[in-house]
Amino acid sequence: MNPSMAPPLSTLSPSTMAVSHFPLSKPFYPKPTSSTSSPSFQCHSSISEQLRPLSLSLLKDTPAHDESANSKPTWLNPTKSKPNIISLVRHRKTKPTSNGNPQSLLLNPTLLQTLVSIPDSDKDLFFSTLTEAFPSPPSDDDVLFLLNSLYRHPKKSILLLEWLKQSSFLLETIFYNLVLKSLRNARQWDQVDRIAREMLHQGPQPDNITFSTVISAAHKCRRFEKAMEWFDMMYSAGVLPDEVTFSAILKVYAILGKKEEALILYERGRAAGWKPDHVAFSVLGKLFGDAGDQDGMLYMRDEMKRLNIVPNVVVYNTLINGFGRAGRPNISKELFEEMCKLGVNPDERTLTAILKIYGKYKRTRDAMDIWARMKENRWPMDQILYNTILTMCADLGMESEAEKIFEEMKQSYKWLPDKWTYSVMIKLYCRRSKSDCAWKLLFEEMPQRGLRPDVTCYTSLIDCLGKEARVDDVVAAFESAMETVPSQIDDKLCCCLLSTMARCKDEMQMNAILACIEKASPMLHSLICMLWNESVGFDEIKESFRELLSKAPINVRRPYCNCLIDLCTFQPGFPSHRPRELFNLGNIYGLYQGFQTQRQSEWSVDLRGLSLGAARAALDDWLESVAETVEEGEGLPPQFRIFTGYGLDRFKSVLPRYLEGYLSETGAPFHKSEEMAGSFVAEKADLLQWLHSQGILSVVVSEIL
DNA sequence: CTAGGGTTAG
Repeated sequence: MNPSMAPPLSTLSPSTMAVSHFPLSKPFYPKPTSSTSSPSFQCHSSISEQLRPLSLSLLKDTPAHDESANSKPTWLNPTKSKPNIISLVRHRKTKPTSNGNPQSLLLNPTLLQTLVSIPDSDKDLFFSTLTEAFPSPPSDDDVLFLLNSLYRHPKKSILLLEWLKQSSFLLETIFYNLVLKSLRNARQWDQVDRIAREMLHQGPQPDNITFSTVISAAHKCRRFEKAMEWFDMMYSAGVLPDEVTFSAILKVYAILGKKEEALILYERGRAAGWKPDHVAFSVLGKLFGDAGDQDGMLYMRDEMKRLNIVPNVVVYNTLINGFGRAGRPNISKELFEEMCKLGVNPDERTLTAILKIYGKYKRTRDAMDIWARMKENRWPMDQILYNTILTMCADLGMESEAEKIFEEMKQSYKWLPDKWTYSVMIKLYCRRSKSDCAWKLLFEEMPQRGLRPDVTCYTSLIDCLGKEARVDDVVAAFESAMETVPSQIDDKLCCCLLSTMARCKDEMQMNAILACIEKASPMLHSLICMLWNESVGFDEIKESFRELLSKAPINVRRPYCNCLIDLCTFQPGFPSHRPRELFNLGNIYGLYQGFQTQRQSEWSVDLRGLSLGAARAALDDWLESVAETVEEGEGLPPQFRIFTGYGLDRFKSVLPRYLEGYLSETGAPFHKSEEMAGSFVAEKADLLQWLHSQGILSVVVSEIL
């Protein structure tokens, strides 16, 4: 944002200030704050007052009454003149004093039951019951007890408050705060807002507990703008936030991804002498972690070192997670070892985090090390950790270990396998082409245990069965999915159906899958019909394809395109130009970027990760572009290379084998590269001659060479 | 619950 567009100073508040001072695109990490370098503001009660000295130096028409403040030399006592943005002492909880009846009236034990049983709408009965129970005003303790007991009954909390108001009971802030808590629990934002405003206007005076409750209520009700509004209101109400309220608003910034705003507030608090605690650091750590911002997290670490704060387990957890997310497993590992060394015991979440990272980054050795230490140190375990270990085993291809743990869970009385567990095991089996094992878990064990599979279980199984070309079983699995999770059927599952369709052996199979697709996605079904129809042109296909893609999640778009190309490549009945049309569309929509490389010594195309049909289309496309270059009279390198990858397992070797066959079938002069496994090379002259023989290149080759 | 803020899974 342009500084010249900043709002007038009178409207500045902590949240708007942050936006106006720093461009959002620039990461901003303040220098370490020390008491000597902190800006010397005067002590004022509100943000706009704090900013007044600044406004005096920036604006010409200054109100006269401010001049005395400005003329005071600010360096007179720099240690005392800190900006008043945060209260350095936490709000103290005190017992109410006004209704100081030392002996609590003996509560009729059935009173509470009676109150709870009264319908919310029957205000009169609620009031008369209370009046009967308390002929003289209740004591503070009675009211505290009642309010705490009505925590889960928001409507009655309000009724009690109203009754207290009309009796002679002196309502202090604490009683309102308890009502707010009850309303927050029920996520009744409008009521929270109403009661808090009532406090502002009629009293009792809201305090830090009021504001932090209101801010966290706004957070819980996802009314983030209201959270910021109330934070700003604190200052105008003359209540200085303390560290708890500060963390609450920082959390709101974190959820909104407002990095700069959070940092500015943080830095201003630091300048005011605030020593952030573990909660503040975990909030900021999470903020930077979610943003994949390593520098932000490193800055937090430095700050803690500077302040001599040893992170606690929660802070370590957020950082370990964050660095894992930011693609820095080594830093996560360092942090994990550091906390162990410092005697900060890892908990379930720590272990979940680190094992997830080791699984994701294929760090088998590190994972096994943790696994051993878990047993040795009797580190704590929970359901999520159990399932994460299974996921990790799946990621690392440790099938038998996973099976062992799975059995262990079945024997356990504490951590029985749940639907997550089954979903991981099904995925693991499907990845290893063991569809029968997955089938048994999905259709036998899960129902036996009363577990409802979700759509991902079906998707894994359908994908696996499809790769094995077991069309009838795919149809059966799909029909079961339609019965049990019809509303969850998504693009990913459609993609698996599509890829099965590309493998069908005859028309009957094709029609069976097509019928499934029609039920799952009419839009996809109609696109397939258009692709079939010779008379449908490129623009129509493009529009229909665009519609399909724009509705699909990003990670399914490329698979969609791949599968459609495969379908048109390998099944009869589609016009022969369809695969290239779809490939071009994939390029137009940015699905296939960056697999062509041009160096002086060599041009190459990287087909790894493409489906068979898409790889063939990409190869044809590349060869044509080579021919075009020649026709445009531009220079070529001496050598050309195709990367196909090489796979030791059955799955990864499919593409290399297919392309090898395709190349020899067409007589293309590419041969297996000896110096670089997983690639094929051709000499320039051979390639050009072949291109000419295929009619791809019209220029006579001898003339170029 | 005993007035307020923080972290884990396809």
